[in-house]
Amino acid sequence: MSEEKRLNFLEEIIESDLETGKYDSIQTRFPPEPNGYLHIGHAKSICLNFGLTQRYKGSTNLRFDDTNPSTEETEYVDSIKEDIRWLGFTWANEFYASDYFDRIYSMAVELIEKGLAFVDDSTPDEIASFKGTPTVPGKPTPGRSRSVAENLRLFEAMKAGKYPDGAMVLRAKIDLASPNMHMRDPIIYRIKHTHHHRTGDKWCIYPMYDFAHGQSDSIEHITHSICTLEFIPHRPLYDWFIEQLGIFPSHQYEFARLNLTYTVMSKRKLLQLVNEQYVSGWDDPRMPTISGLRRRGYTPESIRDFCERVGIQKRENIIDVSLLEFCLREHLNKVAPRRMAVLDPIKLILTNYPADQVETMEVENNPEDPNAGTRPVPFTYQLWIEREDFMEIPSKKWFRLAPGAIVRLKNAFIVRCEGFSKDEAGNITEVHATYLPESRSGKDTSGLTVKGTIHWVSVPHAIKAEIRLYDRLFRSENPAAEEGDFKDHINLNSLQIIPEAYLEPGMALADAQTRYQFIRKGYFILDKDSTPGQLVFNQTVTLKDTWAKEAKKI
RNA sequence: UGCCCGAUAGUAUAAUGGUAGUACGACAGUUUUUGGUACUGUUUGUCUUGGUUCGAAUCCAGGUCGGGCAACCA
Repeated sequence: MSEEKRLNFLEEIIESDLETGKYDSIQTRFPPEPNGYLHIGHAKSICLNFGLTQRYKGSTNLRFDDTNPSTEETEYVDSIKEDIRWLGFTWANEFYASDYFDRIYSMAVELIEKGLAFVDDSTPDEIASFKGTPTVPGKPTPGRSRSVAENLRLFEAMKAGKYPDGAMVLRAKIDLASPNMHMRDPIIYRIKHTHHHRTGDKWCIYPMYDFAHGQSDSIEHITHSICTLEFIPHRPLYDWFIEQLGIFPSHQYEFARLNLTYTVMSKRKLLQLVNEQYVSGWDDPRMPTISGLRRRGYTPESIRDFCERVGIQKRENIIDVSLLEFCLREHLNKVAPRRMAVLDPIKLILTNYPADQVETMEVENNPEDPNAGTRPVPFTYQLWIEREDFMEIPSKKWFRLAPGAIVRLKNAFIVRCEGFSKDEAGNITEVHATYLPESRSGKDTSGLTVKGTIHWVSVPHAIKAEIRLYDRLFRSENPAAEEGDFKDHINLNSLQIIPEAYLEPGMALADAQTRYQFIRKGYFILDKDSTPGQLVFNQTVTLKDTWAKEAKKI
C-alpha cells in the first residue's frame, strides 16, 4: 500500500483546495449535450469527474446541457444515461440546464438592470462585422446604447414571442476591444421558436452555452468544473458572469481531450458515418462510441483502466489504440472462458481412429483460473481444423501440421500428418493423419514432445455460427488531420463476415453477456442480431499474434 | 501576424532545483498442451539559444514548432 500514486494536475489542485480548507468537499458534474451518443473520449471525462469524487469526498451530478433544442433529443438522453451506468458510475443528481431556464432568465434581467446587457437587433452579419477581428477592435452596434428600460421591454417581448427567430439577441456589454473575442459583447440569449425536449413550447428564447453553463455550475455549487481545452478562452467570461451576478464561484479547469489512432472522435463526424451509412449505426462495433465498444465486447473495467492509464494533461495527444486493446486483452485474458471454434475450416481425417467411436475430452475452461474447471467436448475421427494450421510446404519455424509433421490436438491426441487431398483447382480439401492412442491428454505415455498445439471441432457435433471480424475503421492514424475529407481514409475492409464457422456443441447455449475466448482466435461475444437458431458472434479483439509477424517477414 | 494554451523515447505519462523513471509499442530470448498468458533483456527522450544556480526537464528571457479563439453550436 506504500505505492504512491502520482497525482495529475487536477488532483493536486483539489488536494490543495481541501488542505487549505477552501472546500470541505468537492462537487463535479458531467455535462453532455444530448445531441449524439457518448464515445470513448467522453469516457475519459466521465472517469475523471466521477473518479475524482470517489477518490476525494464529494459527489458528481449528471447535467444535460440542453440549451439548443434544435439538435437535442430524448433518444440521446436515454443512451447517455445507459452508457454512464454501464461504465459503472452513479450520479448524485440528474439535472438539466433547462431546469434552470427561469433562474437564468432572471439573471439576464439582472444584467440588463445593471446596464451590463442589451438587446441588439442588428443582423448576424452586422454583429459579426462590428465585432472586428482578433487584430482589429470591434465597434458598437446601434443597439448598444439603448436604455435599460428599453432593453427590459424588448427582452420581455422576445420572451413573449413577439419576434421571429433571428430578429434580435441579448448581448452582454463587456468590452468590444478585448483581445479575447469571447469578451466582445457575447450573445447570451437568442430567439428560437423550437420545441424543447423537456420544456416543450414554454420558451422561445434560449440561453447560449456561455450564459448557461457557468450559471448551472454555480446553482449546483460545482467546485471544480472540468472541461476540455477549447473552452480556455471562455474562462474569463465564465468568471465575469459569476462576478457580476455575485453567485457561487464555481471554477473552470481544462484538460486535453482524448484522441485515438485510426478513428475520429467528433460527434459531427461520427454522425456523418451513421447518416451516410458507412456504419450500421451509433452502436456499430467499429465505432468508438461507448455503445459500439459495448456491442463489440469491450468491458467497462478495461475502458476504466484505459482512462486511468492515459492520464490527464493539458497537452494535445493522440493515444495509440493498441493501449486500449492491451487493456482489453489484459482483462479478458483473466475472465474469458475458453472455447474452440474453427473459422476457416478444412477436414482432418484420423485414418486409424474407429469411425463409429465418440470420445469425450475434458477441456480446460481457463488456464488462468484454476477454479474454472473443464468441460466435456466430443471427439471423433472427423475433425474441423483451421485451414491456416496446415501447410503443404512448411516454411522455416513452422510447427503446425505439414506432411510428416506431428502436432497436438488441444486436450486430445498427438496426430501425425500422413497426407492430404486436393480438388481440381488445387485447394486442399482434406488432411489425413494418424493419431497416437497413448498420447491422450492427461495420460500421455508417448514420450513425444510437440511444438504445436491446434484447436479442433468434431464434424458431426459442430454447430454453425456467423462470425463478424472487425478491423480498424480508418486506414490513416489520424484521419481528421489528413488533407481533404476524412471519409476518404475509411478502411473499406473493416468488416469481414464469416457466414459459417464451426463451434464446439456447447456453444449452442452461449450466454449473451459472456465474452468467450475462441482459443488461438481472439475474444468473441454474441451480437444482438443473434437468434437461438442463427448465432452471430462479434470478434472483440484478436489475440496477440506473434506468428503473423514472423510470417510477414518471410 | 492580436490574445490564449502547450512542448520529456514511436505513442502516452512521471520526475515539483539533486541519479531522466514507468506503461504501451517494437526487437531478442525463457517458459508454455493457445505462436495466447507469464517472465527476462534490448532499443529510443528533456524543442532551441542564452541566463540564474554548486547543480535546471524543472526557475527567468528570447526564439522555434504545434494547437485554440472572430457560430444566434456546445
